[in-house]
Order: sequence, then structure tokens, then C-alpha cells
Amino acid sequence: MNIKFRRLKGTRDILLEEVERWRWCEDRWAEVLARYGYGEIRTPIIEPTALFLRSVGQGTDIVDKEMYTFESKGGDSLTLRPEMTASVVRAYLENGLTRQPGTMKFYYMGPMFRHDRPQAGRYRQFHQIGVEAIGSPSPVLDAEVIHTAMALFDAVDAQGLTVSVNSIGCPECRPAYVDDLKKFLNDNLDRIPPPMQARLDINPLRLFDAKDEGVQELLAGFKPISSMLCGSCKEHFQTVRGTLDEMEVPNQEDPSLVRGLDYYCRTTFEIKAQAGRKTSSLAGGGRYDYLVEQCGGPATPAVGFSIGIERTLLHLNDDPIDPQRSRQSKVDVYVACRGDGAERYGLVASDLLRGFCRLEVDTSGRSLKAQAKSANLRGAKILLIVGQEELATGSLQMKNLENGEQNPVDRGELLAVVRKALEG
RNA sequence: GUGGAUGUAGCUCAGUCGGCAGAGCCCCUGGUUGUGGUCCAGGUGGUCGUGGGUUCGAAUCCCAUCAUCCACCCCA
Repeated sequence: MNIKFRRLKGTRDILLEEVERWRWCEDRWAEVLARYGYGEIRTPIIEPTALFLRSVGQGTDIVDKEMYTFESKGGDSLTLRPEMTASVVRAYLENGLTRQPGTMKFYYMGPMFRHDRPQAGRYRQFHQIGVEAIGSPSPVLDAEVIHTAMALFDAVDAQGLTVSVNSIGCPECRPAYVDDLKKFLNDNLDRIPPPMQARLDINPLRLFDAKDEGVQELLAGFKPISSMLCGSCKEHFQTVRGTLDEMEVPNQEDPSLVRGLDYYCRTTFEIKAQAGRKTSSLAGGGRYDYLVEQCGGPATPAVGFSIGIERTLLHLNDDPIDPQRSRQSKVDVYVACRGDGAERYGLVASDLLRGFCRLEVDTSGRSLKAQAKSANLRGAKILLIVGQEELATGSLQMKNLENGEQNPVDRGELLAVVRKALEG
């Protein structure tokens, strides 16, 4: 068919049966998050571009090449959010929550936008569920946050995941390490592919992200950041890992885990899935103790993560959705109508059934046979038939589609009779 | 931005050596004058992604282009 409009590259339609899967997950996640003390936050999908420039950071791929940025009619630069942490921090400050006692714990679910090249598990509009816990510097909170992420995966039966953790230090200890790293890399420039050399000056830590074998090998020969952490960062990291161990969250240190966003400090972590011989990152997060201050608020430590919903669903590996069978919504009662006035009579007479069941009144004008077929396809337990005879006698034919029994029902008794039939 | 694969009916896909555009599923109608899930018969549905080229003749060969998927980069 010559369709006039197609969906944008990297976007998807989710319908019916697949939406049910999403909601199944979302319901469980909301329940888990409430148990960890999180409340939901919803923020706008568009934000001032500067918010992401300052938080995510220039020099990151997200900001440099993946943002959906456009100009408003008033001439302001706006951006479709590529991630949520910046928005939550903005909202935290804008709503005057800095004076709230204790740690503010928010969770969110919603679409994010990054102008990437799409591929398996990667979309330009994708969805994340995540948390931000703002106001505590405690390493114990880092551990709880990681535990929360695992609880979310648990709640939807996601198996076979591994937790990687690292510490990237703080402004006290990181600069010295970065300097040494920069020197080391400059001495070995010939072993770094040119496209990655650009990264060297802006954020050399991100070379650790490279999958290039030569670079990996090179960096494997360099001292890990853990060897350069200051005393308090070292202690923080040890407490995070120790607490995870006590909570029986298997985790491994990954010195190459530096994450692609600027605002992280100390703890960074990632949760990965093995799919064949490939690993894909389902979730990532970490501590960001300086972001709130950077956004104009008081110095406030925080930690959070986000989970990729599409990737998680992909990993769940459920039975594939049958495209033929999943294009009709389910109902309990189906009303087939035939002849003049039947549709009107059928709708008015059966409408009260909607108080306790799912109902569909067929107004297609097809043959009774076709309507009955649809009733079956829609999973109806009861078929109500309205024709001229029923109109004349003030009744409906009620057919039980499970056992084939059929009887006339007086219109006045319809509610009671259908309710009983559905319950039995 | 780079590389690879694939584009044929609503869906999943065949289509040989260049020779009438196909199957299964879905849908519609009938068998059953008003009855589903099984069965039988019939039917609707096509810009063969698009544009050009070669040829008597192109879904098929060539070129270009677009789209989708996969991979790289990077990330969720």
C-alpha cells in the first residue's frame, strides 16, 4: 500500500498485546519503588538546551551529536531530553525541595530522545525507568540504589545480569590520575585510532569506553584509578562494595567503567546482560555529588540510575507476539446486531453491563456469522444477539460461547443473568 | 559518520535460465434465509521500495536512490 506517512526513523509503535507487557512491568516496578521509598516525578519532555549542556557536559557524545535541539518561536534553544537526571535536579531546585528533611527519592518512567543510528535495542525515542536519590553522601545509599535496580529486574524476572562497579574519584583525587593518564596516552598516541584521539584532551577517561582491542590492551597496562583514589573515596568505594556483598548482590569491580556523562563522581555502576557472546548494558548510574550545586543549588550529594526499558524487555525474551492474533482487544461480552434498529437497541440494552465487564457492540453491519466470528476472536465468553425478533419481544439471545448453550433473556433481567453467567 | 544484509498481497514468505504475479495465514461471501471456535467452496487484495538503464520482453541483469534491519562508533 502506498502509505503517505511513516514513522520517524528510530521510533516504534507499541500496540495492544505489547502495551500489556509494558504495563505489566510498569505496575510491578511502581510497587517495588514504593517499597524502597521512592515517589514518582514527571517532568516536561522539553527543557532549555543549556540544562543538558551544563549537566551532561560538552564533549560527551550525547551533547555533541545526539540531542534533538531546536529553536522555539521566541528564539530560545530547546532540547528533547536525552536523559532524566538533569531534569530531576532542575525540578528539585525549582520546586524548592532543598529544605526538605532527609533524602528526596524520586523515580520516573518515560521517553528519552537521542539522535543515534538505530539498531537492536537502541531507538531514537526510547524509554527509561530510573531513580534519583538526592541529599545523602552515604555509600550505604549507593548500595541501596544498586540493590533497588536489581530489585526492579527481579520484579520482571530478568535473569543472568551482572553488576559492574567502579569509583572514578572526586575533584580531590581524580585530576592527578587524569593527568597521568593523559601523559601515558600521549606517549602511546600511535596505538590510538585517530577518531578516538579527539577524546583525549576533552575527557581522557572516556578512552576506557573504547572497544578497540588495541586501546583496551594499552589501557590494561596502565594503573587503575583505584590505585589513585584519595582516602575518603577509597573508603567510600569499599563501603559500597562491602554493603553490596552483605546484601548478597554479586558485583565485580570494572576499572574501565567510567560512564559517558560528565556529572558522575565516586561510584559508577552498570548492569549488563549476556546475550549469546554479546553483552548489552541494561542500566547505568552512579553518584553525582556536584550536579545540584552546578545547577545553582546548595552543595547536595546525590545518586541514581536509569534502566533501558526496551532493552530490558528484549532481554526478557518472552514468547514472540503473534502479529495476527494480537490486533484485537479482548472483551467479555460481544453484542451482534442485525437489521433495522438492532444496533441502537443492542447498545442501549447492554450498556449497563459495562459496570462490571468488557463489552463490545458490533456496528459493522456484517453478517451474523461474521459478527459471531469476531466475538470468538475477541475472546468473548458471552455473545448477545439482537435481531428483529428480539426487538419485538423486548429480549436478547444470550449464547455461552464456551459451551454453546443459548437462551432468550428478557431485557430487564439481562444484567443479572449475564453477571451470573460470567461468574459461573 | 562507516560497513553488511534485506525490500514481492494486511502479515510471513516463494518466485528456477529474463517469458502471463504466486502460496500460506488474515479478511469477505456462500455452504447454514439469524449463530463462533472445526470443515468445504468461492472471492477481494499488487506502483514486485523508487527512478533510470540494458532487452523484443525485467520481480529477475546493471546503475542510482530511499527505507528497514544488523554491526561499528557510542550508549539505555
